[in-house]
Amino acid sequence: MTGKLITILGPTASGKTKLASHLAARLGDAEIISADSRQVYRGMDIGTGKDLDDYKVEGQSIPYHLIDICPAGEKYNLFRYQQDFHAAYDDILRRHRRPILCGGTGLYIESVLKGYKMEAVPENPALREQLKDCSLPELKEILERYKTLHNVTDLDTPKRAIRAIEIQAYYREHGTLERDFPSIESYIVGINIDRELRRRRISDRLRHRLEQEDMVGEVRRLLTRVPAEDLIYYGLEYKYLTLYVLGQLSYDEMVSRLEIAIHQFAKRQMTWFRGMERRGFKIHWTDGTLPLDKQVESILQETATRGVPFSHV
RNA sequence: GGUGUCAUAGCUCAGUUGGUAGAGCAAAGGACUGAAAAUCCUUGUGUCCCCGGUUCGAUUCCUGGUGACACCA
Repeated sequence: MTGKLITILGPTASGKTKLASHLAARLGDAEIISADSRQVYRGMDIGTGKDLDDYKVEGQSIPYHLIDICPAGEKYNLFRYQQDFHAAYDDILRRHRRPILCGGTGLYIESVLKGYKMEAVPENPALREQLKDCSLPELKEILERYKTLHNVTDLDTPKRAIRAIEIQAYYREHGTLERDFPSIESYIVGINIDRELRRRRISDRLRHRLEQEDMVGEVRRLLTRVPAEDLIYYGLEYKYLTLYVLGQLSYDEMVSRLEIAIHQFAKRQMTWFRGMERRGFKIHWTDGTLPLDKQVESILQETATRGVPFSHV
């Protein structure tokens, strides 16, 4: 079953959710599938910008998926996202409603649009035992020899390297894949925002989260049940606020370093989106400073003339 | 007011025993298939504060100026 969907992407603080839910409200029968690697966690709200009020448009509640689907501290990943996305996507189509994919995690978006081949690879205790004393460089070398299916990026810990080898070993052993998601045709809208404006929005939003929304309190609460190390790995807000709460950074240092880190993150997001274009995806950029209904209107027009609107199977 | 120290990349600073200069951070570009808000790679020309002097040659030495800081009145 290959349907068509609208995808909305953009860097952080570009107003993706608002645009998606206004579009959904106009369509009347649409549901949003989030593509955000951090909003999947329950209890991580302020730091991830999980503004659930954005899903309400003029009294209408837009259904959303893949937000708050697992506890903070758990390891969510690309493989799970693919599974979860398809469950939500199929479910929406089955109910004859229209899916809108919306988020800023480029890898997640690309993986489902392209239908990355990924299988449920079980743990391999024998292999793990065999590799457990290898150093990271050794593991990288082993992985290099295995590498067949796709590139493996810089692995920073032995644990990740072992898992990567485990996956490659599995693929080698089992040959062709039993499970394969289809690629999905999508009309992709990118929210374009001038770099300076984006930076200003990020800075203002950060200040607001700290001063008005008690983001520090949220991190303190999370620290009572999630190890600091794990929170730090979530990056950005959770990393820097944890370091601050632990006393490893002064408040001012935390704010300035976090602000820089978020700006760099937004830049990396844009790099990914440009990369997608280079890889053959057509992204229809919309001016993020225009009024929402204007943007919605032009998306509707564009998709209508292109015959895109969601031909369901 | 006097004396001293400093003045070099967007920021913090290093350096040139006189031959026009380089680190960290920032910034920009890029990569990315099982933690992706992660992880990693590439990119450094700037009136070396200003005027003058010495010198073949001054950002480097000297006079003066301006500014910052410190101490003394």
